[in-house]
Amino acid sequence: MLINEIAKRTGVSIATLRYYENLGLIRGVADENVKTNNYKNYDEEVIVKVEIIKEAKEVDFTLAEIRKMLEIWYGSASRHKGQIELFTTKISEIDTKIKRLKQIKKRLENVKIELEKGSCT
Amino acid sequence: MLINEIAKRTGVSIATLRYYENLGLIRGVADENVKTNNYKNYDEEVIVKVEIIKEAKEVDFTLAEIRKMLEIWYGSASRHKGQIELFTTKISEIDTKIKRLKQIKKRLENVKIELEKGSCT
DNA sequence: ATAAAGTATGAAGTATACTACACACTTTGT
DNA sequence: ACAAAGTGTGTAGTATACTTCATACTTTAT
Repeated sequence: MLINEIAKRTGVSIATLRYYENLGLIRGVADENVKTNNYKNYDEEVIVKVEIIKEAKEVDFTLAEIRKMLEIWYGSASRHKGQIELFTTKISEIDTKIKRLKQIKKRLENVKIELEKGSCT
Repeated sequence: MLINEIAKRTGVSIATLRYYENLGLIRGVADENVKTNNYKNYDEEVIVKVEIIKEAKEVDFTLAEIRKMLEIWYGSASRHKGQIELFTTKISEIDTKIKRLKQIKKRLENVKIELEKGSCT
């Protein structure tokens, strides 16, 4: 499929998709048989990748980090020890983040309660 | 205390503290009695604020959002309905974020397991 | 006394993640 | 046939959050 379909199905703008492609997060290939243009074709896998990117971004992985992860996910590359370490690190970072979020949530809930009390006077 | 003490006690650089001050997140005041200089004095509260900023940043509040929250926390300002809504919104955003983090964590754990399998061949 | 270290301010530079624009070419609809 | 819409490439601009630099004055240590 062409880039606009990826954009429509993922909700990510064409400009952003091209930006991701430049960074190496996704890749489309121009059909060798078609010589009239150099339009790139993206396959279903790209949709999945973009969804992963969206998810990972929401929890604040940088695009550089996401790129690394996707390379491991989809790479035919060899499995290195460093890759396992990357994932181990990321998993514990996520645990820390969840803890902090819960802390902040409590804080916010307390302030909210105070605000609600205040608005009843 | 002077800015360098805030920096030392919070681990946030002087440059960043000044940046926060420009954005209105913290504030120091020049002592009226001292006319030889315009050094600003920061009190204990600033330490707490900086710690809150650090915590909130870790869970990806923008400085603009953090500023709003600090204003409500420490503001003598009136309690508006909008403030309660801000906190309600933020709390549900945090819940969403926690859910996503758990999703991603599972994903990463699965990939890690696969990597570990691979490294045993 | 004087050099080193600290402080204030303003402006410019960096990194990340986009967004917008210009230009050229291709495909599609009527 | 031809205008509208889509595609590729490259460059520039925007926003956020800093960091660095330059300048000038103040305090502190020796």
